[in-house]
Amino acid sequence: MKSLSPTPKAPRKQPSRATIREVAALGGVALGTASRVINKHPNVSAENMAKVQAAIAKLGYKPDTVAQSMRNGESRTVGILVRNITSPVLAGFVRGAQEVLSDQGYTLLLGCSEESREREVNFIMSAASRRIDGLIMITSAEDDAELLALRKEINIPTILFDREIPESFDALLIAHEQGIKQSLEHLFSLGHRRIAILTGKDNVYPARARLRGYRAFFEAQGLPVDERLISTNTFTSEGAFVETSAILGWTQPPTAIILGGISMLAGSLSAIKARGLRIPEDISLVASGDSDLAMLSTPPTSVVRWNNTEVGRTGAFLLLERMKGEGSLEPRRIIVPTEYLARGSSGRCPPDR
Amino acid sequence: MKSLSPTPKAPRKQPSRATIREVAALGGVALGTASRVINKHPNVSAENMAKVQAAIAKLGYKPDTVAQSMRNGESRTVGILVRNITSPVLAGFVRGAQEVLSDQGYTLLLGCSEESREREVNFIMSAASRRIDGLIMITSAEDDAELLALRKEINIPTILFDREIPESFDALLIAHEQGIKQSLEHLFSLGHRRIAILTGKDNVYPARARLRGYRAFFEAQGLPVDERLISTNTFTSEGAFVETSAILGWTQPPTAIILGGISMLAGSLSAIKARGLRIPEDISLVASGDSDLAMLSTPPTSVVRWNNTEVGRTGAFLLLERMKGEGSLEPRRIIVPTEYLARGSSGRCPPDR
DNA sequence: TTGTACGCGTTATCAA
DNA sequence: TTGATAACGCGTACAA
Repeated sequence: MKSLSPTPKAPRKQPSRATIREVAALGGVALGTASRVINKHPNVSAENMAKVQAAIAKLGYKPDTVAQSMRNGESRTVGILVRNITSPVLAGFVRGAQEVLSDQGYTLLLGCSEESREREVNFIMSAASRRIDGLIMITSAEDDAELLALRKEINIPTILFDREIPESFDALLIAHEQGIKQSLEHLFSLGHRRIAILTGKDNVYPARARLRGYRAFFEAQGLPVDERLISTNTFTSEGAFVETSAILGWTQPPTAIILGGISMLAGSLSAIKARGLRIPEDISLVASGDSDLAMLSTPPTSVVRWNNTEVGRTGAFLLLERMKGEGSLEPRRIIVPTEYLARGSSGRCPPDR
Repeated sequence: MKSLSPTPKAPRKQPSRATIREVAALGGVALGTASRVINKHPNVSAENMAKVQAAIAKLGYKPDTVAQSMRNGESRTVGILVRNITSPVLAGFVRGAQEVLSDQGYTLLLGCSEESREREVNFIMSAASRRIDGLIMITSAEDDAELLALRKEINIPTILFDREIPESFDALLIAHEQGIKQSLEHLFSLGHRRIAILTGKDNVYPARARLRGYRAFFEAQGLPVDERLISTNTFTSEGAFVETSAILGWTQPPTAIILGGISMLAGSLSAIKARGLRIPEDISLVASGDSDLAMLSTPPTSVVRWNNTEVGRTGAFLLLERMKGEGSLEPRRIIVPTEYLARGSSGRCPPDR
């Protein structure tokens, strides 16, 4: 009996969701009527409305987003491209954006560039071919011609986060310049004058803004800037370790360090620890972006901070406006203010230095 | 002259990507031929192949993933559902998964449940209606009937991360039971006997596994378990603050605390700090999951750890196999070993306690 | 080897 | 108010 093969090679596909056609058939109405009920068009008789709704309930019908995209050109999907989802700051940003966008019925397509242009380009292309309705991104560079050309080509509403590409995109920018000024004011008031700043390459806004703030502050004080105290090599934790180690090895090191990058604190703290120095007695420290580590380090680390999740939400709202075609056609530039929070890591400058 | 209106209400849509039809037309071949070239079917003459490729290059043609999904049923998209992208552990996991999946041409649809069942259900439904090819998820509960029914209904290859729903899904589990044993062995060797464990509700695997490990260890030692030392109220940082504060207020508090949740360290450290206690002199501490904070706290915090990014990669590979229909049909259960790393936060138990 | 035609699930248009 | 039908872009079976 075993060769009867009672299962005639069942296609073993998923039970294929119900289609609008089946709904119409079960409801005994035409396709178009079912569609009208689903999309809440006004001109449907109460009777047919009820029949269709019953059929929908019975079949568990859910519209197929893919087919809707096919028809409308929209996908109710938004791409979000970040450097590294592992950074609490970026994760908080994604979280905020996700929160408001999902409440509006959008789903997020996530891309992590890990600093790779290739990954960035790939993500944007595959997102575009999935017909995303909007894009939020933190590019690894602002001067990448290929990326810009690509963006022009796909022509999708886009919000830049902490990046500025003039005359081109809406941008949501953290007031890093202000943050640096706030940090410097406090450090100056504590007597510090030799203050190093560690940040990344100036082909992105955050580095530029911080440098601008740094130079402007010294200029306002009528003091020359010691260029050796400015490092624009890295935003990473590993980089911060290297840079901090190097600086601390100088014969006359700075008395304070400002970290101009959201992932740098761990590396810098490690370097200071490795050298056996005390904070703030031997060196004062200010970080960019608040974190558990900053709050709970010993001593707690002074920070320039802002609300990441809130920024993510704001970015999402900006994008929603753009997608609806609301608001001015001009690219907008929203600046998010920073708060400087003095904690134990910024102390009085030792008198002998 | 102003009423001439030279712009006749331009549709102002995106420049509408080139279609395969345009490629065929420009190449002077039929639609099918263009398709065959694109999909590398063998039977195409060299001449036509060249013509089509030229046309593709000239038009910058890229296949429309939505239309492909429509046709194939596949979307080359994978859903990933986590509780909170802000947790470094979960973010690391997402990062690893994203890395291998994007290398395989898949794009990630990200959902954050924030512990809300509604968000979970919404995400799974909208992802399904986007025809995701696979799903990786960390559900907020394992005993949620609605979620299970939904999963059955959509019937998509699924990998559970750190969750186990017997007879149902592939699961990738961290060996928390082992981790707790490793922690207890070390604490015992330091003389601790009154050891509290703080973890979440036991309707998810990590809590259950940790409790199992805890009880098994005491049983193996022939010691009774003091039930008061077991708390299964929360996985969160805020919760850890509350629980730790409560415990430390006891007349005879435990001499060590094991944190059974990846986000709990910050809250617990805050509570200990707020009480003015020293680690490890007054209380020893072991955390779950490594982090910058654990490494750089003072003293550094002992942890049970594992490689999040690697786990994410493994999950992605498991899913890829499932999506290809490879491997056994049985649900698989992969256990990822943990490592116990003793750092300064676990010290010798004071003799008078 | 190449070309044609169909259908995937929707929505919108048009005629009834 | 309702029903039939075209179209979105693609891949493929089938015919040539």
